Amino acid sequence: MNLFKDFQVRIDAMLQAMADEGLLPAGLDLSRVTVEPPRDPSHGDMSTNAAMVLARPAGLKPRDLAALLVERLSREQGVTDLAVAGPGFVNWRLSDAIWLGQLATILEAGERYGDSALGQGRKVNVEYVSANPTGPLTVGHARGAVVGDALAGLLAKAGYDVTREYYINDAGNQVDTLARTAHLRYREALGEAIGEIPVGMYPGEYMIDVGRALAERDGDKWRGRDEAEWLAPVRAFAIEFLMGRVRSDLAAIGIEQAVFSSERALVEAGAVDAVFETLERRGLLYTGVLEPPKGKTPEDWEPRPQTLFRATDFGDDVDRPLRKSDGSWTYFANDMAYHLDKFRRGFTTQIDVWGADHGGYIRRMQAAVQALSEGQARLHIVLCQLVKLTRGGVEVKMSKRSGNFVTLSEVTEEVGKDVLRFIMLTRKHDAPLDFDLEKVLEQSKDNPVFYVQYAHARAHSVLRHAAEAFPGVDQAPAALAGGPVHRLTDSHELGLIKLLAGWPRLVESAAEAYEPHRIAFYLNDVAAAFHGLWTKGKDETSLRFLVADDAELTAARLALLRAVALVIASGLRIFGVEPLEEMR
RNA sequence: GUCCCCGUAGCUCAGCAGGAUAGAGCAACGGAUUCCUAAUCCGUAGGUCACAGGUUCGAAUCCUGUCGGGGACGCCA
Repeated sequence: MNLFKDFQVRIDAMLQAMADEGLLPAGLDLSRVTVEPPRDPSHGDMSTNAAMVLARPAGLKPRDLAALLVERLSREQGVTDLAVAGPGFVNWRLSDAIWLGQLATILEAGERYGDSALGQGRKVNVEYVSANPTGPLTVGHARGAVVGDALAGLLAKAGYDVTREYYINDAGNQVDTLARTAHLRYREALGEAIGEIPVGMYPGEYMIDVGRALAERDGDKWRGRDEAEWLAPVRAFAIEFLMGRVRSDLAAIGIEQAVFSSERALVEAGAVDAVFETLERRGLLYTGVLEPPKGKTPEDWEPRPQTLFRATDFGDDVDRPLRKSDGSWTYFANDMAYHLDKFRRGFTTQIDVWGADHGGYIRRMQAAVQALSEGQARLHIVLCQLVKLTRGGVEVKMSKRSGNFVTLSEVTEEVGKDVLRFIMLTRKHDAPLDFDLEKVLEQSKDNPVFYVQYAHARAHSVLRHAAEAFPGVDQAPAALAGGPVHRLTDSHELGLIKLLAGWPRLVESAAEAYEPHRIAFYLNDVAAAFHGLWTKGKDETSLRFLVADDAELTAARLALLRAVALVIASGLRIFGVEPLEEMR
């Protein structure tokens, strides 16, 4: 149970009681009342803004209302140092016994500590990566992949029923180009001299593997035949081959999406026609001529009447076309079908993780989801900024055009899955991220992965020492929880417990904001507090975790140590990072 | 031209759905090692939260405008 939520409920009840007794008007809106830790710990453990928020509607002075609350709060168990401060904050502390009780709670819950009922089991779909199946994943994809996966983990911890999904863009021109490139490489594999890869095709060397594999499977079956005959089967083969690589690259960083949705399959099943009919029935389609795009006008721009979706009715800037000039559906039309499909599968909350270059696409997709679900579904976009890849401070150049780019698997191999994942989560998703291949492997406090992992390893190191020096102390979390935790009296120890007790609150706020990076910052704080306490034991021997002549105190401190390790592990699990117990 | 994101210490960034005296790390300077991992820790210094208005008990946070950086803008996905 989250202590802050617990007090929020109690304060709501007090305010309700005050209304019943006529001290406050009935029907006050309590939604803005919060219970939070004050930014400055010297103000107390907890603080509520109730008096300030309610003063005006209640027709009272904030300080008078605060005094009424103080009177009620003073009757609560374990509440001390009640005070009215500033413009009307009510601040208080909680007795050490309550905080020590939280320590026991953490130990009993183990890594499940911080699990929340916030989501109430509601279905959420998180779609991420969704790279075109025309080449290997690059480091550019890595950020969205990791952010999406960690967000899914975070939402799962917060009590949502999460589905992790990948949308395969296997329809459209790009995969036809892929098929033609594959066919060329296939002929090469059969011994033909193919010369330079023509402009417009995929020049990357990975296509050689596709050609070879096809030749191996089908022999010369597709040689010397019309494109119309081989295009579809070669395309299907190439997509399947490359998607296999995508999946294994993702698996190497611990990502396994449960659902892979094929754009082509949706189109062939008539899903776009269904969208078309739905929109037409609702009067959201019309035939019109669009203005040319502003800024740089395309060379071959020609005004033409086309079928448009009234996206402007739903907050978009312009109405959007559904068909290309050749009569096929636009990508947007297909994407609408896909999001409608997700809605029909029961996802009223949909999250898409996109690269920053898709920012201009947000409005129209949200408009589409709103229109197609008749306002019942919400689409949230997490936009990931670019990653600047460097090596020792020198930028690693990437050019997709020439086919030379740093692949995800190369980076995974070089720095490892856990480092890659953690670093990708050390910035807010909409801020650019620097990723230095050398720096992320440094074993120093400048490196957040190391810093946090080291805290976890250090805690386990002490536990190992304790097992030898104090064989009589049972280190099982449940045993430690029932131990003499009252022996923890130092303010730094209690401070650390308070920080750990904030974990459930942090999980919920990060989940509500769809911001997994907050966990990285929190873990860094926990690590800092722990390293600080540890070093204090250098100066003051009495603060060391292992106290030779006092098994009871040692047991209490092992409880704290264990709780630190559990909370760090719990956070790292959300990230899909393996907590290390040793770092030698 | 329109829209979106960003602007916080010299540098890189947090800032917990509006809270109290705006925080960390790096870099700079000064300290700590007979001792559970010094791979760490403690301290000092550093700010007109881009700028100007507005909303209210209260704004880095919300609204409007200006400046600056990045991105997007029918038949690419």
